[in-house]
Amino acid sequence: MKLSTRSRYGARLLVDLARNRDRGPVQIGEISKRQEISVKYLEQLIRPLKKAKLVTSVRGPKGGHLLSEKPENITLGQVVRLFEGQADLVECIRFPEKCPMSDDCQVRLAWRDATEVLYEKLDATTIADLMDGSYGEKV
Amino acid sequence: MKLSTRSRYGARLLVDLARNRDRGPVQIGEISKRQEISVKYLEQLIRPLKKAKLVTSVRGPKGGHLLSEKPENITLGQVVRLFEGQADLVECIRFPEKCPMSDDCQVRLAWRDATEVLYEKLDATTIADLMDGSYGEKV
DNA sequence: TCAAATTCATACTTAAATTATATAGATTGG
DNA sequence: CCAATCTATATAATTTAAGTATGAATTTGA
Repeated sequence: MKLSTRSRYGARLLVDLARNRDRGPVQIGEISKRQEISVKYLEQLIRPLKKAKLVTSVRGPKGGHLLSEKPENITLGQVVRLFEGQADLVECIRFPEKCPMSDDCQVRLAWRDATEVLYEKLDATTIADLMDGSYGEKV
Repeated sequence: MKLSTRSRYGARLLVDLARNRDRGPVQIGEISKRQEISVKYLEQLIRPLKKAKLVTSVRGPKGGHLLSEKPENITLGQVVRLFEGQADLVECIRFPEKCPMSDDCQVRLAWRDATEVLYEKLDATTIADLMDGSYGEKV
């Protein structure tokens, strides 16, 4: 039940863009060095982020990538839904036809509720929460 | 980020045993028919459940399997921890050395907290909650 | 004592998904 | 124009999950 590395890297990518957002477009090469993720893999991750309008890119020399949203408005829930092929803990939640037992499977409902609780938490966590060193500190 | 079918089937297996717990040992063949899971796969799932002392088995004719705990005392959290090779959403929670960035990765802490919230929910859900048709009804 | 029912253990096969890399093309600032 | 940079697609490598096969061990009951 682990998160794909795409979600993990995607989140770090966004945090990196957030941290450097006042320095103009940020190049993949830079991010690659800071985050120790290959350039090629980052390029692959940027694409869905652009498609989801979370990132804007500038081509050519001095080009790079920028957050198109405020860090406060991007949540981990969005990132996970974007990168996980299957966002729910079990596919029978959205596609009951995938399991012949779905109709009266009580366990299915429990998985659904657990999934909900998980996303409530992820949706309550924004990139802004993660961009300085203060995450988790008592308020 | 989906649950393995082992966890899904394992949970259904336990619910099946719970439902039939007053009829003596329940055979895998029976469960297989009711749950539409192959006998061979069920045999494979029973083993960890026995090892975890959640199930007791009786060999020979008229043999079968029994819950060794009350359904109230078995939680989905236990099942998931048992069947998922990796119980946490990301492995860097328990094994920070798996990621060179773990040391000051804020995102890692967020994944940890989300994992916690998820298991709080799973640990609050017991097999007893799932064995009759009443799961999810308002109290 | 023995045959049948059943669980137990290990190994193997297959299939699918993930992760990562490679290659080539498009854009643009200076 | 050309070097820096992003874009797109394909493909290779790796890992993991899912399921099957085979045969051994145990125990009941005739």
